[in-house]
Amino acid sequence: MVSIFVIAKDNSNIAFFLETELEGLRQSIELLFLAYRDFTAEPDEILSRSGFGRAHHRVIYFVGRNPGMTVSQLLDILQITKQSLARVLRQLVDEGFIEKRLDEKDGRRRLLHLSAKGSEIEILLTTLQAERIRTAFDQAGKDAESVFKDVLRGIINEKDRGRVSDNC
Amino acid sequence: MVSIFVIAKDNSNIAFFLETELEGLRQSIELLFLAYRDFTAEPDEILSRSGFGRAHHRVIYFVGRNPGMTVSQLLDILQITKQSLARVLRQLVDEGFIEKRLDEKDGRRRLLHLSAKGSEIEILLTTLQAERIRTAFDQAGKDAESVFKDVLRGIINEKDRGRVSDNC
DNA sequence: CATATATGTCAATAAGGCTGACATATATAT
DNA sequence: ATATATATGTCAGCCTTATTGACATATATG
Repeated sequence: MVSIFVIAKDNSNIAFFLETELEGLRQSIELLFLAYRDFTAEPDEILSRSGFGRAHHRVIYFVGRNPGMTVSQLLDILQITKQSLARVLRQLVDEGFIEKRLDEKDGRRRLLHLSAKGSEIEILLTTLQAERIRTAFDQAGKDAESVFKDVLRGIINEKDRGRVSDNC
Repeated sequence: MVSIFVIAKDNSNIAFFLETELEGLRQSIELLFLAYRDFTAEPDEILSRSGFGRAHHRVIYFVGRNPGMTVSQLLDILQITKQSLARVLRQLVDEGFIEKRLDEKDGRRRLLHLSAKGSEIEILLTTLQAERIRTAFDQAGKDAESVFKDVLRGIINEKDRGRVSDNC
């Protein structure tokens, strides 16, 4: 990988090939940045009206997707510290978007659930994002969805690939 | 769009169809979050060693891609305030990663360029991300790259779609 | 000459991360 | 039983990156 740039200083064919390949990949990098920026902008804007931010969105989203998940599992997905999560989670619990229930099997655990209010906003935000993606799929043709998902899976660290099922 | 959830309360076929469609789209949302998280983690880690963050990365990246771009153009892409950019930019100029040159045609403008040092780190970071994406393309089959880019373009707000060329 | 544009800068504030330290309750292993 | 490990919570302080508002300067342009 690093060797690409050692040999790319001359004008050999292989250097040219590798340079243009990198150029194509740069476009993907850029598109990914822009797409993620616009993908998160709408929900961010809506949440900011309620005094929440993107961090709250992520918590609402993942709890909605995994009802009854534990705090540890959430930390594992978000890859932030528990102190960071605690602040966000406390606000969401205080404002009645998320409920913490005691796990009867293991009394140390708190199981996370969306309240009706939390579920409502989750659906609103998810629909906005889903709508944006669906439009893109429609424009991009037949196998766009499966190819897109496959590539994203490939970008994700191996460890977390199994987290999202592929039964669709 | 909103009507999906109005009718989804009953068990009609169409409601079921729409629910499963949303479910599939939720997977894409989740994959996009995880992919972006892992996609930025490596460069973030490297930059943090030099006391920089993701904001610096973005500036280095876009200046590298658009040598001679103006401050306004950069603000337009990043969609942050000029005060936010100013701090990051000042650090990068002070540490010799970016050069500001006076535009001879319009003396109000400062044209942004990477220094050799800036170019070096840009290549390092871009290569890491490119490598990750390339591997994903390889795994995902023949047309993965063009389909992936098409979908991302569809996700990006219309206004910014032209920003990334498609001559690849 | 007046106004618009491009850039820079000061100050105050907020969100959302971080580290380190410590507390409590419950499970599990010896 | 006791010791250790696990799951969670919380306090305090700090950093980065963003925000808004106000104002300054240089240069272009009508």
